[in-house]
Amino acid sequence: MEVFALVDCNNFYVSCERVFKPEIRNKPALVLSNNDGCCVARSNEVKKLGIPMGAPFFKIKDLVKKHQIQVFSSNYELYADMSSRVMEVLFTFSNQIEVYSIDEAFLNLKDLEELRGGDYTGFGKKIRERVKDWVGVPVSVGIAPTKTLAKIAGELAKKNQEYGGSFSLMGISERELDLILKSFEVGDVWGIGRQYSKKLEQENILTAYDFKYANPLYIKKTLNINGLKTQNELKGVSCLPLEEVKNKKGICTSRSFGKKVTSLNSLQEAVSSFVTTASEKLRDQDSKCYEISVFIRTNFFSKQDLQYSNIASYKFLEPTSYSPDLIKASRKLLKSIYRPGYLYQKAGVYLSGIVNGDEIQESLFSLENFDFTKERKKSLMDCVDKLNKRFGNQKVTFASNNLGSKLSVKDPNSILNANK
DNA sequence: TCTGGGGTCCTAGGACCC
DNA sequence: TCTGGGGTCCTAGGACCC
Repeated sequence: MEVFALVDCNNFYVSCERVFKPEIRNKPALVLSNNDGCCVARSNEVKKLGIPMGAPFFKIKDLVKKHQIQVFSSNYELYADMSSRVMEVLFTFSNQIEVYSIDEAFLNLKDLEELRGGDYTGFGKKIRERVKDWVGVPVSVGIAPTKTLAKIAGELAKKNQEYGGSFSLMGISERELDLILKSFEVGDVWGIGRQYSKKLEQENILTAYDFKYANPLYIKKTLNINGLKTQNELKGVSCLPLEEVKNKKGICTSRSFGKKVTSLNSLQEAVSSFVTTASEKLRDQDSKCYEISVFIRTNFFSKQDLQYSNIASYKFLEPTSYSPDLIKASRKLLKSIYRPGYLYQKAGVYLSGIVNGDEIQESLFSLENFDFTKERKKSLMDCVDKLNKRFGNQKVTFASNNLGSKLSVKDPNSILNANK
């Protein structure tokens, strides 16, 4: 039988902020998205006030003032750094780890010597304590024979304080498990979202238990093959293996602008810098891409503005990760979709057709085969990446990127104060 | 005034091939 | 009058996740 642990950081972004600001450890706090648009992380106190995930900041300002909630702009460099520290601690428990997201990881515990005795809950507590001691971030641990059940165990560990942050479904009877599944809403099961829940409710499938015993043919028809896998996982049959190495198959970098943008020039600066960031991510995983897409759009939420959105793509003959080539392509694409007279609110780039750097089919017609261009491009990018890693993001960059003008505004507190 | 930014996978349908 | 039967590949769209 398989044994999976899900380790999930509690209120991750808020917890990261709290590590360095002890004075807010017991105070309500939240973290905002880019441009301070909406709320992306909430402390338990904030959750209790009924502020939902994703709430637009301007809608909750009154609550923020009333309850003196501490508000932070997001600091993704900090969160990424804290995340890798947490993952390092997890590697001290098992070397088979799937880093599922910035604040979550699955561990395979099947072959661990120290679990022969079967004290899974105790093991989960040990993980929790070590992460708390070494990094300072609180986590919940759920342990079960499938990943889907481990997610449920993790939820229970988080919600029931008396469990001490760790809960195991290993070795419990079918009846006990079913009792738990009956109290779990179907929409809270991993892999079942809003649209599917709606459909399932019409068939009177309301809980994880209902879903577990529903007609598999219906499930397959309505939710496709993945729904069937989820159902089997609830039955204790592991269908979703641990995926240790995950290279991205698409890389997207996009932003909303703090103020509306109208000129092609400003858009071009923004898009160039997105390409720079995206191609760094690409080189970081030693990949190249065959295709680049650029998209722009106006503000969907604005009723009075004229609406426009468009996307254009370009395919390379040979895959590349060379920033100047990608920037050049992006400029052409942007030009082809840009229309004057609109107030642009967001733009982005998407790199796809991603392949490993070492399994590349070379084009018969490539001029680069005849000289040293390839090596020179590679060493130039290596050098740029190294400098940026050492001295900070985009210290060395491309002239097309926006150097002086800033398109975004920061510091949510200034917005709050401006309202007083 | 002010509404995030990433990703994954599956399926249906059309184009095209012999 | 009668108009095949396989395939593959690509794309768009829709669901999901954090």
